[in-house]
Amino acid sequence: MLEINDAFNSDHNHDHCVSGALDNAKVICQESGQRLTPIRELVLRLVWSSHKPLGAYELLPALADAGFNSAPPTVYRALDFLHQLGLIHKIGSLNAFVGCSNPEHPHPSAFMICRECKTAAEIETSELQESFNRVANTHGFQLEEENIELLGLCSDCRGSES
Amino acid sequence: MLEINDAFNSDHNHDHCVSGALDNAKVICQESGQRLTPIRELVLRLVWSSHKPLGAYELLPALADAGFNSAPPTVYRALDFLHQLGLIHKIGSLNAFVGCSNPEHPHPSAFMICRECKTAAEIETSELQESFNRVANTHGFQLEEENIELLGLCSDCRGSES
DNA sequence: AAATGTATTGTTATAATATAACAATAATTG
DNA sequence: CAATTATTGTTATATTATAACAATACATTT
Ligand SMILES: [Zn+2]
Ligand SMILES: [Zn+2]
Ligand SMILES: [Zn+2]
Ligand SMILES: [Zn+2]
Repeated sequence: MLEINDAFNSDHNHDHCVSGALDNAKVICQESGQRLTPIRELVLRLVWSSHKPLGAYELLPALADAGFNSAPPTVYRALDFLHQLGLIHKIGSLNAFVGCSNPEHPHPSAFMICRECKTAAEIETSELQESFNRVANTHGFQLEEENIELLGLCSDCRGSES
Repeated sequence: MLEINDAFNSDHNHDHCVSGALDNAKVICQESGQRLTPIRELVLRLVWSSHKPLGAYELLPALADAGFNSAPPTVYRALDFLHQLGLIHKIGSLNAFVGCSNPEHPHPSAFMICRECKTAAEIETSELQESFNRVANTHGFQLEEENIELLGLCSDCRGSES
């Protein structure tokens, strides 16, 4: 199991994360015949402004700054759209959204999340799927979706504990 | 990885689940020097009234029926108390709480959850811990808590799909 | 038992998150 | 262009959760 982005490495070139995410989004929208409207693209950019999951209500002021006088339903619609295309993941324990690092290959939501700085690093869980499939099959459960959250303290925040 | 309760077997003796949960709670409160007050015990009973996670606001009317004229803070306090002792788990994607089937041995929250009937069956994930520890160690992440949710359709609900 | 301190619950108000319902506009299609 | 569909705007409200302070119950010490 591996981290699939550099979220915990504060030296990484984050512009590269953002431009990659936008490129991916355009391709995926194209392929699925969906439109990446200005609002949707902006919401995606905002979600990708860091590796810290953002709540819908944190996006609203940023949308306003960009000249969109949007209300909650508009933000939730954009988030739903991006979520359905697998461009973002929802972190249930935070009620917040974070960009997906590998949307070209649909996969479960799985993250390490720092309780201090809130940074969420996506992890790759293919090695766990066999176990999950086994327990599901054993009980006749049709597995459709997975949310995996590993919560704790990232390396940076461990250093600066009180 | 195994299911650690019979949530998906509607024929199981659920009174046994409830009485076991209450017995466990009394022992655990005793051992930790905490008080299982009437409200806390009732909230635990209500959470255990089925294997479907319940939200705080679903508990309020049931508390009222039992003669407690409680407001949200009281319910949340009782839920927090039970959660801290490991007697219940929170299902992040549902904003709801469900009884823990094995509180004597503290462990991560891990469930199969039916999107149709909402039944949540706790699963045992010790075989996954090595993978989780490995990814955490690799990135200097201090793992403290885990939320694992497998979402889909239970066997009963697969049968009665439209 | 009375006094004191702590834990628990009551109470009111409000914050934070999310959706319903319908209107207006923009984009696409025929 | 007209008709249709998709997207966004708008208002209102539902749902989930917590802050702040008062009152009460319980435990501990004297
Ligand atoms: Zn980045
Ligand atoms: Zn951190
Ligand atoms: Zn049961
Ligand atoms: Zn079901």
